[in-house]
Amino acid sequence: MGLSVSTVSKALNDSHEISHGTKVKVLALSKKLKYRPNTLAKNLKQNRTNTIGVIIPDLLNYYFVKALNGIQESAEKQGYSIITCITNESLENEVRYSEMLTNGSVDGLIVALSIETQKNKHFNHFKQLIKNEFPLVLFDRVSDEINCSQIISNDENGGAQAAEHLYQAGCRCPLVVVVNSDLEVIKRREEGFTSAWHQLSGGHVVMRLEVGDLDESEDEIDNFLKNHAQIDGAFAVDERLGIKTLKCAIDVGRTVPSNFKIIATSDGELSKEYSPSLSVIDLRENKIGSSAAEEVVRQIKSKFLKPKTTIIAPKLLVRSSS
Amino acid sequence: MGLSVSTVSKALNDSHEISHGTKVKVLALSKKLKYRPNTLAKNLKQNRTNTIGVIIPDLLNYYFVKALNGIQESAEKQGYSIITCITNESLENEVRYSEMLTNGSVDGLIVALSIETQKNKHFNHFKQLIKNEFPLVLFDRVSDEINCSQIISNDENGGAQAAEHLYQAGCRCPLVVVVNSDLEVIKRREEGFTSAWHQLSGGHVVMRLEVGDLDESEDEIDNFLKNHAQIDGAFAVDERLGIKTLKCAIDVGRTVPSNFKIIATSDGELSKEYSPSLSVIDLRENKIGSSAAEEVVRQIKSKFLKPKTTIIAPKLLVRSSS
DNA sequence: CTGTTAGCGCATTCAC
DNA sequence: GTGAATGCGCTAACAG
Repeated sequence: MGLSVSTVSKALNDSHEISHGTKVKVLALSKKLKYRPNTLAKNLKQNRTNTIGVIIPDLLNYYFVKALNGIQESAEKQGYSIITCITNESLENEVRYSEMLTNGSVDGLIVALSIETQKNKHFNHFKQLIKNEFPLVLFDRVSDEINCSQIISNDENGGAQAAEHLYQAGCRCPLVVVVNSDLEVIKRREEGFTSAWHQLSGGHVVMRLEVGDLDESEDEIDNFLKNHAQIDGAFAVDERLGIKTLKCAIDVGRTVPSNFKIIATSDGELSKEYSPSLSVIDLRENKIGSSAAEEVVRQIKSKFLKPKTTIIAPKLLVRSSS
Repeated sequence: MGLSVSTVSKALNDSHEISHGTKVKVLALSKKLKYRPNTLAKNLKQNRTNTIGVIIPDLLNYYFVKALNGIQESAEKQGYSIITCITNESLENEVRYSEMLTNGSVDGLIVALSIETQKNKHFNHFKQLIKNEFPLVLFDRVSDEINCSQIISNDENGGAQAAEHLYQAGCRCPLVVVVNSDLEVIKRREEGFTSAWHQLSGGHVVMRLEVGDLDESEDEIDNFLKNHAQIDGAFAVDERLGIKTLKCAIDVGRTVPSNFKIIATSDGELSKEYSPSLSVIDLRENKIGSSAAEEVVRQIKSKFLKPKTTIIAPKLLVRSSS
């Protein structure tokens, strides 16, 4: 129809410098020809992609899936897509993915560190990004050594809420059941519980059981409960571990909740559907995810924001196990 | 160091027409300068992205997460990243995302249709892709009307396996518990169960209960079981529904598994961790996902492949509920 | 209001 | 073995 590419481009983008008539014609023709602007070229030219990269350790972990869901919802609301990579808790994958994504594919990055990364304290790949002022937000699995915005839940407070709840429910000799104690979040939950308990009980030390493999933990828990008849409650640092503990408690003859009260960290289908249903500290992962997405978009839109840490307060959900 | 861009480009890509010495020098310098090739420009030039788009209805559905995990693992193995979009069961989102992704962002698309799409039978967005020979693979939520490769589980066979198992375990009057019967997969599971049962029992018709909202279903199931004392087993078309049914059966005084045997479709944490653990038909979602990823890569690598349907056989997992 | 042109960052002919 | 030039598809500065 004899119009230059730039006119067409402007018309398609509804530029003010194009006459209404032309716009209508161009739009009509583009419909008919099913014109599809190439996103890649557009992104390359504009130096932005409207995409957020998300790097998480594990998709089969309900915690991360809920956070991912929150990220996705919030990102979509703000006009961003997400591209997701799974590290399988491997540092090498984490490095590879973060380099891959930040080479132009995404405008910002949301990350939960892998176990290996947290163990080895190997953060160069992220420090480099920060030096280049690339928008980066960490959530849940974070580190003080990385100077960027972080979204975390108040795990200590969650542990403390659990302690307070158990105490008020009449529990006097609780067991803390732990797995993956390498993780900062786990340490904080445990620390929150034990120090709150110490205070509540006037100096009582709480018992502690750390299991190795979650899947193989039932015997360990069974035995521990059998050998320590005085235990009348439990705080598990993880939902599945909480279910295991609940199951074991019933197996070895404890009566839940009257003589044995139990609560775990993190809410999920298991806790809700189990019978008896399990009381939990809800970490509000969806909120954590959406906050992370909001923060990374803020950083994308205006550079040179100084890092801030957002703390999401956990919520006590009392069910039938306490 | 006085080399042209093209020489550098070739050296970085390990081209045979560059001398070893030059390659070494270029590589060394690129390390030092922390050179990062821009993925966007590369993709634009090469007209491929090494990325697969995945469109699924819901992230909080464990089924899709397991499939997504399979897709991700297989894609990674084959050198592809994935970009994930969630439709929330909305046709409009599905259309929007599939257009967005196929405008150059991805080399191929893996999709599970939304409920709305399947209800309205609105498939133009995908038919268009096929016309353009864009690599497209559907899984689980598929449609015969879309002429592309599909990966499905043998849901009829799963239902039949469930029927056979219940029958052999001594169940004689089973209840089929259904939700979301709009979905093809649900229909097939139910059909597989009922026709197999018909055959096994010499013409017996099975009872059926369809619940509306899964979360509000417990009262319905309770009442139904109370009013039909002859029911001595159940097949639930969904895992959570299976757990609900199991819970209700115990609530209303049935003894599981001796006097009431129950099995559900799809395996997950709930079934495994519940007490008593729930027998299930494992749909092998991970395998479905990895097959989808393999198929879409096959199509990306050699165009003009004719569509093929891959059927993944489900596996009976007998646990303590039957 | 419309058209011309340059360039985003890279890979790839084709000369040399 | 190396380099100059072209273009992937698009937007935007500038000219008309």
